[in-house]
Amino acid sequence: MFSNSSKYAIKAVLFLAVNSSESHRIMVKDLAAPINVPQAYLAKLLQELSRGGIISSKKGPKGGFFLSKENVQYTLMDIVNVIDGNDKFNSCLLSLEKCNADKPCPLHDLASPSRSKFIQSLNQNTIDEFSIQIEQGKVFLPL
Amino acid sequence: MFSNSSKYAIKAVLFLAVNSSESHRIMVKDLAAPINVPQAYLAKLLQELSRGGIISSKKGPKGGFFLSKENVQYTLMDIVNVIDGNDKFNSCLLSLEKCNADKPCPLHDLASPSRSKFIQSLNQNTIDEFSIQIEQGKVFLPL
DNA sequence: ATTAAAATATGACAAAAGTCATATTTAAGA
DNA sequence: TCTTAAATATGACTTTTGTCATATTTTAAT
Repeated sequence: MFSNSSKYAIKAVLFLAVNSSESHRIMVKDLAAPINVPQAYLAKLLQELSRGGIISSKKGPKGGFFLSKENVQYTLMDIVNVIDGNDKFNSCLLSLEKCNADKPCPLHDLASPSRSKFIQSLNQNTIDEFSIQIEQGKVFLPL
Repeated sequence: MFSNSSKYAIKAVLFLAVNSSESHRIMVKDLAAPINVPQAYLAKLLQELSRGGIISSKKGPKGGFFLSKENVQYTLMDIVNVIDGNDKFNSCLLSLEKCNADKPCPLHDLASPSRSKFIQSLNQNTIDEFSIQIEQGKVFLPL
């Protein structure tokens, strides 16, 4: 479903959403442990996310990663797009070009609408909304 | 979602379901073209499926691949399990061990129930049922 | 029996995904 | 201004996935 890299990236962003702020930045080494991701690999992913504008960073002493007010408006789909490239979810399950609602492939109706609803969720829910859910104790972070 | 190999395998099995029979076997080269899969690679996949009991084969002249009455009772999940190994779909979206309905990860409710319904479909619908849908013109095969 | 047509087995190779290490750049604080 | 702490850039390396080729085995038909 998600690549390992995307899973790691999502976990990192959610952790930052809850635990970091403009004034309280988090270093790679303090992020890698709690979300259970190899530090060196995570560093690379964070740099991609940073370049992609999904997260913010500050170099040097007292530096680290954090989410700005803008960052927190991105969605899970934005994260996946930066890490894995676009169109991981927008195509036919069998990658058939001619598959559509009029001439569906055998898996089309099996997948849709449950699938399209899922994809919609990836596109709609912001990071901010997730962190609210976490703070309200509705979902849990041990990552 | 599915690996390329699984997509290829699913396409091949569906094609065989509609176009082959015990008495009308289909050779790799006549299967590869219509489903648009590299022949040499498909050959390997068909051998795995055959070893896994998902499809049937006969060597030698007039040989080829086909689906028996038993083969046609398998599901898409069976195909994926043979090709990609088990447990591609049974774990948490973020691969968290402690994620469950009581203590869901942030993506848990987002995914479920749409996701679990999808997985259920993979497990329940038999190849036979798909080929009936195809013959009834409800879904289409240009693969 | 011999031949030819098919799947099967095996393995080489390429491309992509995942992992790790190190040198460079930036910026805070003494 | 110097030192030190952080991200950033780069690239080597490994593993997995995808691809292709070839030799072997089986079996139908002559």
